Amino acid sequence: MLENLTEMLKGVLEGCVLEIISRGETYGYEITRRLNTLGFTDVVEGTVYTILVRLEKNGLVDMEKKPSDIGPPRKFFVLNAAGHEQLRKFWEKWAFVSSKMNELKEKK
Amino acid sequence: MLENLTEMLKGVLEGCVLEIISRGETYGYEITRRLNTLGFTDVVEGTVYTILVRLEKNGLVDMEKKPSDIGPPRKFFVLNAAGHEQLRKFWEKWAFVSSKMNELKEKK
DNA sequence: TGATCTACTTAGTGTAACTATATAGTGGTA
DNA sequence: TACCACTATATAGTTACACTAAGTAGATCA
Repeated sequence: MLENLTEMLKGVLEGCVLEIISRGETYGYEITRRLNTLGFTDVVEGTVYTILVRLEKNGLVDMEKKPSDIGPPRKFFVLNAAGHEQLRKFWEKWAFVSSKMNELKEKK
Repeated sequence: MLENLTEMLKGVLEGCVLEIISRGETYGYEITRRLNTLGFTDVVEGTVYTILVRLEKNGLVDMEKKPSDIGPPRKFFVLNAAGHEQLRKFWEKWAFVSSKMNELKEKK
């Protein structure tokens, strides 16, 4: 349908992952499926895993490995305090950029 | 006020520049000032010039150099047909991403 | 045995905004 | 005259992030 969204997702996809994790503990494969369902159909596991590695390295999430009945063990993630703060800032930035973009668009 | 917006502006700032040029011929320095006025206060000339070079290289704008009374000559840009089509696609992408982001945000 | 779905890993690539610095015209002022 | 501020453009190098591509591995089923 739409062409490549890659550039427009920069700085946005990480925020989506933070938001999804904030709803309750989840893991990479499931996050990818949720993003696909949301409409970001081209996002693949590899992309999400690199984001998760970054989030963990930056101390925004806590991880716990748990076995699965239907496949390999899963790495479950939850947001910690720093992660919640980062998510709050993300939505603040989004609101700002979003409002400015719409202002630009409408002011014909 | 807000922290660094760099990543969130990727894929967005170029669209803003296209939109501003579409309103009538203008040049880099003025585009920068308009972006600053719009709220993107940290955007500097260098950033805009690299975008303009890219737009011209990609055949989306036409350029004409004109003298100025109050300083060095200016390079005025206008959108050509390809530029208008690119701008249309940009707003289409923006509408898509924007709607999905708000969907994610609201679905608490 | 092979295929499919689930699940994670990671080295390398491409792109776009940004940093920093340079050049240069015009006008004002000390 | 020298210096500054404002206007105006140019560009080499850096950083950050999404993406590509290829791999490993557990579970289920034909």
